Amino acid sequence: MPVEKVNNSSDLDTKVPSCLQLTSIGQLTLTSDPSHRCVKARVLRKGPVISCAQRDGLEMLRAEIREEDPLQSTTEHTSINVIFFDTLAKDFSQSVKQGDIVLLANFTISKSPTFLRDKLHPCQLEMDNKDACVYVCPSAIPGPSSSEAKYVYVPLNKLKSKTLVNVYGVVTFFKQPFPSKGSDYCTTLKITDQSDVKVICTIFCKKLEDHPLIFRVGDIIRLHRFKAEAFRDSITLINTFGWSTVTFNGIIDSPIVPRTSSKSFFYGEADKRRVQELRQWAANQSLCSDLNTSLSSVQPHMYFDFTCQLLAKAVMHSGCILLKVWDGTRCQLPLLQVAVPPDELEGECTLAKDKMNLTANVLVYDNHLEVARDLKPGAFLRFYNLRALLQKVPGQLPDQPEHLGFHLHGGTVYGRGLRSLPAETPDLLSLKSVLEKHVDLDEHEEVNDGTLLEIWYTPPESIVLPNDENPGAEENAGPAYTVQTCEHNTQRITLAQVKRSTPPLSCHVRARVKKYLPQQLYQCLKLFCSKCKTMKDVPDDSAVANIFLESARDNQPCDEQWAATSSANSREPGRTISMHVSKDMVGKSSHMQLIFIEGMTLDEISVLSRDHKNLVPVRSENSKMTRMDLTAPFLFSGKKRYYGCKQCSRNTFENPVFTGVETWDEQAVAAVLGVQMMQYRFLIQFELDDVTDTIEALLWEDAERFFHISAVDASGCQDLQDRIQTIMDTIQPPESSLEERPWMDFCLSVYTVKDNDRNKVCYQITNTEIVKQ
DNA sequence: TTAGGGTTTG
Repeated sequence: MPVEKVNNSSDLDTKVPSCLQLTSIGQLTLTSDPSHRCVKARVLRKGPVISCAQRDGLEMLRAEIREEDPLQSTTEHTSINVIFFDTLAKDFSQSVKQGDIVLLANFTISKSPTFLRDKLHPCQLEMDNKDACVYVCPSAIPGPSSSEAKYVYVPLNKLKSKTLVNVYGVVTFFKQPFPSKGSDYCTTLKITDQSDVKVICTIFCKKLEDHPLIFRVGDIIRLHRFKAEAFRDSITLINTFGWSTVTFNGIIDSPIVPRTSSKSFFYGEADKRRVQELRQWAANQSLCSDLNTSLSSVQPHMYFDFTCQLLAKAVMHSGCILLKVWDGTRCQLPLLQVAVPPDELEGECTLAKDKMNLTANVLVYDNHLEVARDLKPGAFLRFYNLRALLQKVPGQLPDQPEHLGFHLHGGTVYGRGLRSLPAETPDLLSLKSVLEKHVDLDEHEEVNDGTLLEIWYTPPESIVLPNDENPGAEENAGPAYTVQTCEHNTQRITLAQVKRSTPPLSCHVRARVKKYLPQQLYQCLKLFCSKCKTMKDVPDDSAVANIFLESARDNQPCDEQWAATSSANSREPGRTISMHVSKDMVGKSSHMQLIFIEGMTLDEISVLSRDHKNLVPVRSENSKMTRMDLTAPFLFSGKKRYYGCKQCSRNTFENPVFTGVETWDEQAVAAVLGVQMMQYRFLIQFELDDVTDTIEALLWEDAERFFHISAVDASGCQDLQDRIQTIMDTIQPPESSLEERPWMDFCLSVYTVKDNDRNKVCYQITNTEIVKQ
């Protein structure tokens, strides 16, 4: 049956069939017989309808509901997850919103696969049988009821000294309860309201649990029976006999759920209206800035509020407790690792999370030890005014990076402190969402139904996840300008994650090119000796021309027995040009010949090489033929010039043997001349950017595949060099901003090289090709 | 009675 709407909450009760018993969520167990039970609760969270591939596209929706009855608020597990299936999932999605009250009947009870993580309830409800039914009461605020006009609330600018008052306010500052010098714990807070007056309130109370449940600046608090007193030209408020406090989340449109430890308290529709009004007003006052600091955005020396889950704890010494916590985000800086013997650690082993830079180590001191001592692993925590500090690890070398640790120093200045947060509070919705993304990390996770797991990955409908590590997900979702050609079965990660990874590894990233070097692209063509691994720039023409000029000056032709020589005088006096051909090759076509050139300038040999495939420049030394200095090409072949490695080539050649070579190519020429040939390579350094970080990555070994152009071909072809320029102008259009440049998919190889006896992490673009346009 | 905010030992 579809979801049925009723007008108010009490109508829900009339919908309960007489055969069904309204049951408290806290009392539900796996062995409960659900057939005669129904539950009534408020919808705290509603996910989207998703299609489950493993169940033939069956549609499912997950919701979190919480029991409303305040009398039950002290029992455990008042919240529970509900899974709706098929048409009921769609109906629920359309008809029910967060904050509505629902009555659920004819559900089945199963084990919650996420209880270890969310601590909500050991069970979950499944609404998938045809009799399952939902009644909903929308959470619209009804009109005032005369019976509720019981309390009068005084605006904060109308407080008079020595009067007993009730007030509402938005919390602008607060301290966790601390021991006073008298007999009580003391809570101090400051509140404001639409009058814009700020008032300090003090609450003395022996029992910690009776102090107000304030979770963050921006919370709304109602104070009953407080005394207004003048102090230093201001009015302050202090609790008196019969006092009570109720607090509410200050987030607009979040469910209005009262927090209090009072056993009975009045709370009606007028209170809801007052909370709504204050939420709306506070939202325009910028009272709650900087509340969502996550581990991924923490910077050294910051003071910040931090919401997280406790993974493990250890007593370091009598004055210090270590709390190992996480919030599901990865820190940008290496996190401090604190060594604790396993038997002294209470809670789970955090090794996997440590490796991923997910675990923050918080050292708690002094007055905060009392709270820390009672915390249990799995608890959700909020630290207030926590300090982030860069610390050296014992034995660390001076130039190694420092690690980020966290200290909760003594005292309560700026509200410094910590508290545990109830698992069901809406304040934790976004944290839980982020933690659920890491379900694969939990070695102890019990998942009894793999198909159900899919739904736990779905984000909530209306929660914006802080610091989502998938930057620009919408903008960069389109086809990229490059494609990966490898077979790595790896998910794309961010550059920030790449930087935190441990080499060696291959990974996939999507990024834009922020900058590349060399900007003069002809300089990206390099000469590389595969034997000694030397790399050098291609010599420029003026340097080569000088070598030819020097060699040609006063040159006397050499005289070799194996060669047929012809000489001619140049137009310049004293310079003779000679050409030598092995006597074996005389008569063969010029393309088959190896011609040794002596006394020519670079310009002359360049012109001659247009018509001759293999021209070897030589010079004469004591009438013997010898090679030119290897700064110059040892071979001209068409428009290509080939260079030899000075270090790895033989000093010269004597009596070369030309027989047995059918076709003279650069390899054969190099072999006969004793030259270790240098290869042409491309080398470009890219600075990649993906919002999360930047990385300098080389394009080197796979550069020819990247451009679909051979380096040696490009060396002699202006068209190919122009094509590279065109590609680079597409990747990084001239005068473009970073945002205007195309996203590109890269396969990155992360590796280390020795640099002055230190390991340096390098990044190289591999297995990546420009998509052919 | 007590507190009445305003950054640090580790």
